[in-house]
Amino acid sequence: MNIGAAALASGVTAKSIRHYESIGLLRPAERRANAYRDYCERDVHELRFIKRARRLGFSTGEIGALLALWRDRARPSREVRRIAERHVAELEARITEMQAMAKTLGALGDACCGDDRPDCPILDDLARGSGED
Amino acid sequence: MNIGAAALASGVTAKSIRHYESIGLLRPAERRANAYRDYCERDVHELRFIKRARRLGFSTGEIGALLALWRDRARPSREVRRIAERHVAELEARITEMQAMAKTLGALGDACCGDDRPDCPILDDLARGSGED
DNA sequence: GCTTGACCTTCCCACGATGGGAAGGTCTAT
DNA sequence: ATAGACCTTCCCATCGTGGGAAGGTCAAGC
Repeated sequence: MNIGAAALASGVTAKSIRHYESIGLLRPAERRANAYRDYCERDVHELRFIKRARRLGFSTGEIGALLALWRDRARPSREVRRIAERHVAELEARITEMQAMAKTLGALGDACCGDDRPDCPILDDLARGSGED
Repeated sequence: MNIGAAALASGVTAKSIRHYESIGLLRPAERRANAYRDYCERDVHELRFIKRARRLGFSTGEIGALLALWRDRARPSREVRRIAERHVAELEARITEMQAMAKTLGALGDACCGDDRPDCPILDDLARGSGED
């Protein structure tokens, strides 16, 4: 299977497949006589694993750890769970932060008439700098 | 005021101040005879504006638009509001997405015993690829 | 004077993940 | 044989920030 076919089958672009190989997330693919990369079903499976994990917001570093655990048939599930829990904690922290941003901006937007005049609570607030270090 | 003092006063690093100037977010600073950048209170004020807007998650592109509106004493507040509302919508979309990630991972983590055995619903789910294109 | 240390300058490189595109080789169907 | 679709490697761009090199400048103390 050429890289294009593997890309199609996995939903990961050929560009990204090469990238994952270059950063060591994937074992270097087999090469054919013409130097083309050659993939099998198992590779496609790993690519789908990566794609799904990326969509859940795991970094490639985290995915590397997850893949290593996945390949190791003797791993304790505790490790996997720990990685996932840490990731959830990070996600929740970022969600909280973004909710605070959205809330602040929402309130400022509500206070802003949105008319033709230059008065604007949003800019006033930014200019006042009410959230210093 | 040297760049270091402006950095201290605004909370923006000297590195970032130069960067903002290089991308056109700030007007090029006045230079003294020794080529050192020279800042005034007004510059510090703009830097604080930028810092606060960055903390609210605006991109430098968006901040450029906000700054232009801020400098323009005749701007309609409608413009500002539009930018802010679009940004809030983006934030909310990303929040929703991240909440879905966290929920999925939380459920998988709950189903995972976290013991010494290799059975792990998290990896099983990733490997199954239950969320294809 | 001269040295030291803190400051400033520009320039390049790095991160994270991805995409664009150039320049060149290979396959396949007509 | 030639076209077109594929493959290869390599470099560059994004976005915001930081690290660090190499070099110029200022202030204080000897």
